Amino acid sequence: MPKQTFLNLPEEKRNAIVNAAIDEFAEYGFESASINRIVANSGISKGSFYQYFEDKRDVFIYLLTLLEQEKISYFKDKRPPGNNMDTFQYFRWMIKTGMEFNSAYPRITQAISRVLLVEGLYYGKLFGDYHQKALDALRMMIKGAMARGEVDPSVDVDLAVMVMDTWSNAISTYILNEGMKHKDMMKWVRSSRTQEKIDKLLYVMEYGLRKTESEFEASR
Amino acid sequence: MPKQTFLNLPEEKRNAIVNAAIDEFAEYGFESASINRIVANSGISKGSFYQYFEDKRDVFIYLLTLLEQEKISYFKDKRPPGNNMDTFQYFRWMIKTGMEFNSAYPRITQAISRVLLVEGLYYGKLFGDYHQKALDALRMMIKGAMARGEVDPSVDVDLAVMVMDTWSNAISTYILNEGMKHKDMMKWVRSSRTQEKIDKLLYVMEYGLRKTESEFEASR
DNA sequence: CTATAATGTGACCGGTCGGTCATATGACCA
DNA sequence: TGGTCATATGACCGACCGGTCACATTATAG
Repeated sequence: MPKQTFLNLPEEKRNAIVNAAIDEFAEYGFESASINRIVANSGISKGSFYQYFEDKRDVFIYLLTLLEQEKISYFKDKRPPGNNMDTFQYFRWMIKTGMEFNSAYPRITQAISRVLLVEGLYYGKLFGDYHQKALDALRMMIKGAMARGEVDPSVDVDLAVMVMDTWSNAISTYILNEGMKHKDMMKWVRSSRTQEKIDKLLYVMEYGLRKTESEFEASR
Repeated sequence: MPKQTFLNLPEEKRNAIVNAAIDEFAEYGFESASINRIVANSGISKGSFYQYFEDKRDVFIYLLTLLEQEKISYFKDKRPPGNNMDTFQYFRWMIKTGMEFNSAYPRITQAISRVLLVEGLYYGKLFGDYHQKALDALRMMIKGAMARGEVDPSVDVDLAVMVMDTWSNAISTYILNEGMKHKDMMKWVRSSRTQEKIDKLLYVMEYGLRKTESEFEASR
């Protein structure tokens, strides 16, 4: 967590530092991110940086908490479209709302997902617990779905967790990479073409790859 | 490609260098891999290294070609168990044989998949074309399957490529990480428990997550 | 044995890194 | 005004980086 000196800073200065850090991690990942560059791009001195944060990990974890807060408040004023959604419908809504969030905050999403999803595999000791939290939440969701009879109770829970985790990461990465090529990313994500693509991907997760598409067409 | 001086070296020395490089990339990825450590661990001087290779990328690409050769010769004396396999059966056989190969050469597999799959996303200009090759091969396979009527011809080919690519990477990573925990990795991969796990994962790819398992049991 | 070519070596280069610290600045209070 | 205390600064530290190069060593051939 940042030190009090950082929290005392005027908002403008804090934002400059945060933005420089986001850009740095998004561009270089965790290990290769340079505090020297962060300092240069945010217009503060190196000594100041170490008055604000303990070290590189500290500033990254601060970005994590920022993202978490933003995400919570973003999801707070959205509500699932239906009332009697089963788990797959709910998961689909969550993924899509998550995509909208990502395209609203693409840089910080990119920075953090790069470090957590990708480098987290290897820096397990630094950030492994954060990924584990997400997995636990998924596991609870699946167990709840089973209790409500939406998922076959004989399904291997660990397997389902891995599948859903893999899929949401793959879709996020895919959409984020594609979306970066467009000027108005939010508009692109909301476009019917993109939504259809996400639908297809989630459909494959739900029903599999074999002869999917004609059944997908038929199911609409 | 390595220079002639490297190819003239006695096999023992070449192996020492190759093994040190494999360990280095497996441990640190591409960017953080240190030539200083490679030369220290292989018992050659730094100057010699630059007589053998152009730079870091050069030695990594040499490892790539080594892996490719090993893989080709490994697959050469294996044959698919059946003659009338459809594409999904064939894909399943390929994945499983690939897993066996990975567990026979876990270090080099780990080193290269880490750099290509993970860092390749961001070092696109350095290694992007290698990943693209694999995608193209997959695309050809799927088109062939369509031509033979095994896959619904209305399937979105790009989608199928992405799904199969994502899956084989996810399964490889999963099996490699799990397998590293066991003494005899090859034995572990060949065990019926592990094989069943791989089957389940591939079954989900083929038929989807919804109420899979009881149908999976029924399908055996 | 000598001349020449090939190979091996590690000190050294300019640069970057994360992190420290003596000093300067400036706001606030007595 | 003078004193105090939080904050700001960037020169500096030791370590490591990828890469170079003048020189030493060894192998080959005449």
